[in-house]
Amino acid sequence: MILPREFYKRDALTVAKALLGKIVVHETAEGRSAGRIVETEAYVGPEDKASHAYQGLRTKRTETQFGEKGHAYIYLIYGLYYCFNVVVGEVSGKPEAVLMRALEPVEGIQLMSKRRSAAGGNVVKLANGPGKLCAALGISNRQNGLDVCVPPFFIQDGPVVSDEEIETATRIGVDYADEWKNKPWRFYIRNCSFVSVRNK
DNA sequence: TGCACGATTCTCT
DNA sequence: GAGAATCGTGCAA
Repeated sequence: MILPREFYKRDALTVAKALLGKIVVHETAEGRSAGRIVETEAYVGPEDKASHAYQGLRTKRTETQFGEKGHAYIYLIYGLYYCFNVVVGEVSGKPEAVLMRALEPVEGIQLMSKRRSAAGGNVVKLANGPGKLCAALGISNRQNGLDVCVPPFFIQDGPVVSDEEIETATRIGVDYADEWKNKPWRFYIRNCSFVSVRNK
């Protein structure tokens, strides 16, 4: 079952944890591919300096973060890779988002391998990083702003993940964010070999 | 109009 | 473990 829009209308930290174990599905002309979310990060703008929407910065790029909850916020990073976020939050118009950092491939693995030739056929390396995850699912800026509550690009319910299985850590790649970089706003499933390796 | 840089990944040593 | 690849964005000029 596809997660309802209400699911995203909660604060970013809550949704980031709740998304663990859910399934991201992308249906394309090439076929269907899907993965279980095993790692996320919360971005609580506009007070979060690590967020692109820090201080309410509203531009062409961040526009979708201010839009309706449950839509995809996808952007290009380092001119090479895409990162996939979902717009969330209790307050309408407040730019909160959850970044998907890693997936466990569950469907269309062959197709994912084809898109991620660098993984060398290693399933673990197919989507254990934000840029990899997008490449594996065939996500690019064309999917930016899409509603993830309806096909062909959506998130559906998955096996329940108990609190004991959820590990908390600091976010990655945001050293420039002063005090915000130390916030324990990264969540992942304990003992899961599919989470991105880097730590601290 | 121009310029520096990033919510990263891959390859080679 | 270091360095390159690569381009849209944000801000200065």
